[in-house]
Amino acid sequence: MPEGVVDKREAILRAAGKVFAERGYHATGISDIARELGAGHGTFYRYFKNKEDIARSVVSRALGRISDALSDEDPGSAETLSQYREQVRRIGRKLFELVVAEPELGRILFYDAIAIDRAEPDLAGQAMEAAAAYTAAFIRNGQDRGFLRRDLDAHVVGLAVNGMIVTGAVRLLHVQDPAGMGQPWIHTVETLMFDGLGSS
Amino acid sequence: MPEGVVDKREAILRAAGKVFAERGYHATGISDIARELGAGHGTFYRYFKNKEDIARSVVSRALGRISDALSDEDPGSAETLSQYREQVRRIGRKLFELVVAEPELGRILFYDAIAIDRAEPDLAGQAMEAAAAYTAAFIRNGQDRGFLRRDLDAHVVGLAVNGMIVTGAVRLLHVQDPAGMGQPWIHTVETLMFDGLGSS
Amino acid sequence: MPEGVVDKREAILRAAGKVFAERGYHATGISDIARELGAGHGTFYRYFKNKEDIARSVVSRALGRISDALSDEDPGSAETLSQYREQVRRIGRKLFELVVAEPELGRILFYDAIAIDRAEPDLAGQAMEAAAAYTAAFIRNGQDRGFLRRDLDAHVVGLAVNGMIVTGAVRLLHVQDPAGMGQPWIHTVETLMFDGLGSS
Amino acid sequence: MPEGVVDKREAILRAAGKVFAERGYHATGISDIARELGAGHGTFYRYFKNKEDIARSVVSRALGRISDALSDEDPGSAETLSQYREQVRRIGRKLFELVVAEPELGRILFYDAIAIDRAEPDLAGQAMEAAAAYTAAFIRNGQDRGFLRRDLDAHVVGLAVNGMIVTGAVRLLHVQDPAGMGQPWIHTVETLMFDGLGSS
DNA sequence: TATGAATGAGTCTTCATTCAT
DNA sequence: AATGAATGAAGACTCATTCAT
Repeated sequence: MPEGVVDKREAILRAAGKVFAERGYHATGISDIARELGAGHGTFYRYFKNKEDIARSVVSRALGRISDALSDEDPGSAETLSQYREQVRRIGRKLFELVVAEPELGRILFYDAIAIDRAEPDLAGQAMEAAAAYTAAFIRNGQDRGFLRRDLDAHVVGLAVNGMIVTGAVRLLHVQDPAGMGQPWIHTVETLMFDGLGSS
Repeated sequence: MPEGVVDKREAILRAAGKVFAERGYHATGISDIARELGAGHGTFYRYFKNKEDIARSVVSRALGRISDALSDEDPGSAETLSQYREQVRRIGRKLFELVVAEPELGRILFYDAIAIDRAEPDLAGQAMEAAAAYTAAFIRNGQDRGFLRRDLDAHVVGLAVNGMIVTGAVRLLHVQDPAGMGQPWIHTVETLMFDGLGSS
Repeated sequence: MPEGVVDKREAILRAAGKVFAERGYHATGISDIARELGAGHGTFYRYFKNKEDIARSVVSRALGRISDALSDEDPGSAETLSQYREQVRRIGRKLFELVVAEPELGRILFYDAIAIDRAEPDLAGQAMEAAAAYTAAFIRNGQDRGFLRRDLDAHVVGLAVNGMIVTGAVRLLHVQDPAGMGQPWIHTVETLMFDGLGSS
Repeated sequence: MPEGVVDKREAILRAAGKVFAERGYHATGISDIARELGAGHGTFYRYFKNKEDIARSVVSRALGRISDALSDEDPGSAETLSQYREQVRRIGRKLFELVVAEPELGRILFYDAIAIDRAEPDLAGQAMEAAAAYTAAFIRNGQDRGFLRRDLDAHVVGLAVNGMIVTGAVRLLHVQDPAGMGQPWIHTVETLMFDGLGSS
């Protein structure tokens, strides 16, 4: 694929992501994206099949951003409980910073991905599964190494933990002071994961 | 408000909820709801301002169903940690059974509520806040009575815990055997809340 | 079907026929028909599936007009050659008068019917076949009764004779003095059919 | 005009004719022709003004093919009725073989020529006139030489005869066994022209 | 009160044409 | 001369909403 084509596709996805995040998938017209990009709207159809194709590509791109941000984190690297705790904190901070820096990502993944046609393939559902599998790999590593309890299904734990994270990310999009939200939130998740709520 | 009017409103909301859950908010036409209800579509406009008004009412009604299911659970009733654990399990089972029995509720709250026009008031966000406040009340009760740790913000804990629950409910809508999902899921949430993942 | 619905369909077909005849199928926009009818263009889609559906219905209606004009002519009624000659003249005059009175019919059948989507069912081709079969029935009657030669395939004769008639009708749409064209044209077709071109 | 330019024009017309015949004028995109030709679609606009110009040129080229096929037939050559009969049969066979060999020609002339924008100059109508004038010249020759009846307008006869021929050619495009259609068809036209339908 | 025919604003999508390279 | 990326006018079609009955 020639360089120019990739650039144009990228530019379209960036513009589309911005507008989808602002107005939402259904409220966004092709012409809105065209205006944002400063191009004729016929141009989109040279790079994408239709509006839904653009939207799905925007979501995929956003998922890629998340995935890139965590590419350094190897699910099998932690050897002790405290190493894993540290890893959880680090991942939490990375995700947190990513969403604070680009709230668009959150809006695209948590709002628009769900609003795109409820047909297969279910982009949001698939992404949630993939994310759970990733998190589960960490849990399974801990179970294999003996520092995490074995009586829980790693995949279910993965889903539950991700559920907390996603909820935090969504909340981030609505609070007055997103940056100040990070510390308490990460601390809460970490405490729930490793200590539980019981006193002392 | 006369009795008949309430009945008709209810009937419309029931029909609309069914169709929204099946097809999604944007893919649903007023005429689809009319067909489901067996009434002319002009009728809706005697009871609701517009399509969005119907959708918001459907979501509110669904929230009411959840709230009703938990009306017996008093956030201030648990006096000990083990009483609260038992209460958490009970609430978990209730929610679980509700969504298994009426998957519509899940689809309306987790998919359609988000797809409704991204304008204020943000129905989904408000609902999440309300739910978090409710859960936080339980946490605060435990903190006040001394059986839950005090170093966490009760509201943040409420959000995190609800995040796990919502994720489970969403997953329920997609698995082959929803009924079999309950036990492991509730157990996982309970363990995370009270014991943490550490081994022994 | 209620009376009003039939009327509206009819009114749409009349308006559409007029505009199609004037501008041609492809050059005609739904909005042109709407303007002609004095109705909103959304209205069409309550009565017809799409633009092609309207056009096919317009053509069918035009075919019906032709067929109605000839409904009195029984292919089996002529008992002698001279009776058949008279019948041919009479049919010629009827068709001639119909197209002179409503040139729209000609334009719709000979231009628009062909321009509508080249997909099956091939409206124009089917109509030509049906017309040939009708004419062939007259020929066959003459062959059976012995006053027409038997060495020609009646269906082929039907097609050839209709070919002459259609060509005349098309020409009618373009000449300065359509009414004056009738006599020589009918005479020519009659002569070719019954006498041949040879002198004396 | 340089040689190369003529070649390229020819190549474009050949490709365009092929695609128009396959899909029809309106369903054919400039890019379809470009793909068929294996050239960029911007190229067309160096040789033709626009899509309609290409189409009109394609039709003219097709008319030229017909005209070439009959270039040997001199309207004034027949000196007797039987010579003219023989000439009619020969012309019939030539046209027949041409359309069987290149059905494209038929589709272009009988379908596409009509579908091109209904603006002046009316290509199809003009062609029909020219063809009628050509046929009429044969008739007039016979009338002048005394072997054809004089009470018919030669031009009208020309149109009528051509109408039969065109109808046969159109039919050729649709039948299962085009080659087998020739003999009966030519025989029918010949019989109608010279003998009439009357028995014995 | 209930209906559903009518409406037309709004939207996606196509494709002939242009023009910088 | 040849190309094909870019463009935007044009057009078909949908559907929430209105209102006369």
